[in-house]
Amino acid sequence: MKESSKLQSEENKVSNEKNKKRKLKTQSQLSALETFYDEHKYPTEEMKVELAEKLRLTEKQISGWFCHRRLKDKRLMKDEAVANGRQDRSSGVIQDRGSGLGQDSCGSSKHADYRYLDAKEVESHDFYNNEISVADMTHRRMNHYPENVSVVDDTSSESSSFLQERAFAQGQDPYDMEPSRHLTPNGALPPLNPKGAVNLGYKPSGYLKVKGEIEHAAITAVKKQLGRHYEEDGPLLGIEFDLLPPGAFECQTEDPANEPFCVANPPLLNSPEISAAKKHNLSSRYDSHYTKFNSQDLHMERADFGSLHESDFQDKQDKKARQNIKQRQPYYGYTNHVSGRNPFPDLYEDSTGEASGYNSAKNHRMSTKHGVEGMRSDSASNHSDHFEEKLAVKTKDLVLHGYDKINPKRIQKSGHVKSKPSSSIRNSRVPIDTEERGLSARMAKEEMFKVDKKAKNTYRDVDGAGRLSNEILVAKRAKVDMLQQYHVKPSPVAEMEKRKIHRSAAEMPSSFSEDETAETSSSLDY
DNA sequence: TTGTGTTTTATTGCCTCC
DNA sequence: GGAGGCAATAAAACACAA
Repeated sequence: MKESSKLQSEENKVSNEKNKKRKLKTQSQLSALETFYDEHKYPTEEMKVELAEKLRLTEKQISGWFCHRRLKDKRLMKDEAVANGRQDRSSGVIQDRGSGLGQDSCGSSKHADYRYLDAKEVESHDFYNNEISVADMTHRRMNHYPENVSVVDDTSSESSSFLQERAFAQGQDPYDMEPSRHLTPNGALPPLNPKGAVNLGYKPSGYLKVKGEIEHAAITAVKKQLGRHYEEDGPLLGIEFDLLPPGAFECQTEDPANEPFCVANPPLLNSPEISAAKKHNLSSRYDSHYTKFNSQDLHMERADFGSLHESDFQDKQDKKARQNIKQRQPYYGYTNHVSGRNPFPDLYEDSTGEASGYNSAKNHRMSTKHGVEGMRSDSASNHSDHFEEKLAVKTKDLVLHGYDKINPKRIQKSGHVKSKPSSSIRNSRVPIDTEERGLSARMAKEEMFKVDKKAKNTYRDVDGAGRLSNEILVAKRAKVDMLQQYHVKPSPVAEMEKRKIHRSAAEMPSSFSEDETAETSSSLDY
């Protein structure tokens, strides 16, 4: 009897232990973690401790969470890369452009090469393979960072929008830089980063090699036609052409349904490089996304955002949205946090925050698992400036001051983190204009180039490596400003670019359109 | 309501770097 | 050898369709 009761209590104990076994993190914790993760992909021990304290978790949990989070990122991007790889084979467009660096994981299984870059750079490598990521991230950034950049990006942290940063840095390569590199006088490919041993002399192999030779010929032909106009500091391509009436290129067809690309048209897609190169992919990928989210869900979200966590309406909509998202979720999920929204929603509000954050378990899932919501909120978040401002302040205080402020010391201590090639790579590459290439706004480009240069000069080596990220920061800020500008005022330049394409298609036999054709036809060949 | 699939969390072992 | 990270695995929590 005694034995049995003892046993029972032990069982209860065990069951209690079992109940404890796996505890879901609260919405607020997740938000904070996500935000922090966005800023510090590899937090130092102190950061972990602090975060653990703030979130009332154990350091172990924090470490584990970050570890899993990274794995998740990796996995998602891998999946995405695989998916895109398939698309590339069918569309035959992008891959070789990105192949300058990214082919390994896709073409051959030279995993070892990653090691030379950095084990942690695998993700960024994935970006190379992941052509959608570049534009996607760009678009995401444009859509979701405008208000938040000043906050989230204001951190001179290790990763400061780690993925985005690299994504953009890399984004330039597949679409613009590589062709330019083709034009390098001596024919050698300049290193993309100082570390760049891996990159140096890299050459596509197999499918990409053959394909690259064909397509690069076409691309190079176009480049040659464009001549210096295509160069970084060259004049605007578009200035050659007469301006068309406003809206002339807003949509080629009256029927948006038949022109998903146009409907879905994110600002960046005005970029000829990308639009030409990615049309297939983007149209297939974005149309569903943008047609669904930019229109209907966007409105929904606007409505939702103000009342973050209540209303049956939202609940229903969330469910609906969740279903819509489901197929896309794997990719977007990991950047939900990127929005830079309040990292510690309840931590610094009050306990109700937790309640509100966790108000609905559904919402919890919604906002974490299907991060799209949050992101899209940001894309439409001009309507919630106050809210964003409040969050910004808090985020700034916590993420920036709470951690980054102490970073130099800590980073110093955790040399491991600092010494990561990812930093050097990023630092070395970011200053080169990155996403502005995607913008194809030459005017903006020039301006931003100046800003970047200035930023470089101003912030370089102020404080060692820890401060290098400031360089990124400033450059990013400048870029973001431009992005904002670009985003808000869509597009005289973009239209010019578009016109350029169309005009090219009409007037020049070997032009972007031909390039496209070449790509398309080449895609048929493989 | 239940079965199934997905996501998240926790654990463990291995590897690399210092 | 220790620390940190990655990958594999198991299990809990959750979502969703039948």
